[in-house]
Amino acid sequence: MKLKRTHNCGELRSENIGETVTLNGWVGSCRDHGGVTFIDLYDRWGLTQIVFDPEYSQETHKIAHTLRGQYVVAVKGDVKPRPEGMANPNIETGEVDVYVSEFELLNSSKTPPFDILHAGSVHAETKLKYRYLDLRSPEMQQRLIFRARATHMIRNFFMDNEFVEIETPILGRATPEGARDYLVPSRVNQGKFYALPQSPQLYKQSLMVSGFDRYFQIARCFRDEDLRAERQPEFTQVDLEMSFVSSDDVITLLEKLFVKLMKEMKDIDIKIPMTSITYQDAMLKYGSDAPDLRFGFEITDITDVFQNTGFGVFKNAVKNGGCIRAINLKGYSKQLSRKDLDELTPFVKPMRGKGVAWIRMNEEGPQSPIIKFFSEAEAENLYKMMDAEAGDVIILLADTEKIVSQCLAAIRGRFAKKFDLIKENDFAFTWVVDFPLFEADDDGNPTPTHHPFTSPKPEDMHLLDGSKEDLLKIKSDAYDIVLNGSEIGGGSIRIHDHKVQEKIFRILGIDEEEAKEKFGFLLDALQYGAPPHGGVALGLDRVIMILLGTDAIRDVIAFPKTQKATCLMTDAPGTVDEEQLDELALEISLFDDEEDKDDD
RNA sequence: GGGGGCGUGGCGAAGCUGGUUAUCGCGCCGGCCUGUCAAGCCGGAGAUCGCGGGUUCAAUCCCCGUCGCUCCCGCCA
Repeated sequence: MKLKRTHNCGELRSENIGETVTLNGWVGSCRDHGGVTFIDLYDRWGLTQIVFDPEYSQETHKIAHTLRGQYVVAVKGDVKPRPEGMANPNIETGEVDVYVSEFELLNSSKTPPFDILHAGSVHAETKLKYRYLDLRSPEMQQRLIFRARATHMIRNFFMDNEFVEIETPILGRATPEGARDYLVPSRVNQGKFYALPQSPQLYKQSLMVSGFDRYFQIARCFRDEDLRAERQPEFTQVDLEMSFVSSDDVITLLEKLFVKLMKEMKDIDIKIPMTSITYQDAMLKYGSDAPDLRFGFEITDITDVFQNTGFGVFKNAVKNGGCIRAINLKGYSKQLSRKDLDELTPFVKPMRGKGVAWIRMNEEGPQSPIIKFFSEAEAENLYKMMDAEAGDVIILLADTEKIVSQCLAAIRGRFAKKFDLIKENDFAFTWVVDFPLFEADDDGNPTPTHHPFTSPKPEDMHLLDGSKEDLLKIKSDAYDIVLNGSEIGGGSIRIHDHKVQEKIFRILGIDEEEAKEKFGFLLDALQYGAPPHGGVALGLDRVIMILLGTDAIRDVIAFPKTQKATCLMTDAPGTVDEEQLDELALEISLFDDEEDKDDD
């Protein structure tokens, strides 16, 4: 190419008037008036209007109407002011035009499969197949540039705080706990498999034993689980670990990071220390361990009111060990139609909710399909507990605690959206603490709430030797950070005493042999002077997504997977040659139906 | 594994109680046009209605299956 740019497409201003400049970029829209022709030339920095004027240059003007969208061009010309009243205030370079005197076509382009500059409503399928074109849009470029800036800032923050960035292996070994692993067959060791890391957890703890106090990494992680709008099979963690710390130290550091991040990336001052809520309170008041604190509609437990009720639905819930909880949509009665309320029951169905009851507080008295089943005392107590006044609507659910929580959490969100309570650039951070160390699985056996290396709180340590009930009472020294109802990170103080670690494995039903096989190195390492340590992992993709206000994680990932975990651009995953399989000593067996599978 | 939504020229949509020449906007191609900025005006081309099967004299429309995209539940220490 002969015409190398002197400026990018986003930087010319009225100060440049009179200069001769060269621009390189892509052709956006062409506005051919027969005489003068205007073309939007753009690159990742912006857009400049270039003018092909026959009175200025006969030669280049002839070329103008051969140009098409997405052609790649170089132009040299004079920067001139727009005529009186013709400036475009919507673009940064709107004060000037570049009159083209020399022109070089760097490449032509087929007509793109969709309008790159207005791809908003194009099906995801098409955009993902031509991801390289979708990424040419200013919108996608700004997102990825934002992400790059944020990542850079985060990296600097840790370097400034004496952290050491260390890369850990992608080829690791499978672990029995947690998500499904992505496996990689070994050629050199036929029949054996590496696993891609679900997180660098074990490595970073090893690094603490090594004495790399203050480690961090921007780490790719892999989990072979089903996808969601905010979940991809590979994602990025900001992973860190510190020695000789308690949870407060980790929390304080993270708060500093977020103060800096929010200031530099969004110019928003957030308050620290951030609010903090116990797991138990979060579940009770918000129905979720990742509460959205941008709006109210807090949940109240009203089980006590209906201990001896005659109302069948509530009675059953109480009898079966469940609960009755409610939220007050304070003052929103007028904005709620009967339909809005009736739609709640089908709305909670996917969450196994069987029904949603409501009471509308009218001036002339409460109105509800269920109120006739309440005794006078029950109704009175309920209104008192819910602080119910005329103009309110009470939403009630009775079921198991888990179902009630999940449904009411979803209902909170639904009404917050409906009543437009979620403001743009409102960022509500909170820590969630005092998680139980174990949860009961379907068979009632303890399973780790976070991961098996999480330390119990010191004061609960003695309960490790207790009954199953005692075990479920143990609180962990763990903390999750939640932003706008999404868990964006979590961490804990780890176990640094190998005896405690072995005890935990036993409780989880991992015997000595298995523990030795899977985590032997960690148990060993803990016996060679492991310092007390703890850390956090942040979901970088989610943080970026929330800061940008996008509603899908793939909007902040350059080459994301579809919901079926495929890449429409590269067509991954693909088949491999017989030869490759032979080298790995692998054989594919796909079953046509269940019967064959069972026979195997 | 389960439930919901979507699939119609290159893109976005309409049509679907079964019968039309499958409609509209954008884009594309051609023409006109000297101040537009997602320019305007005129003309034109472009569709096996995701795929397979069934019902019917007749299917874009109804039924069954299947594929893809998407949202949710399960799952995600």
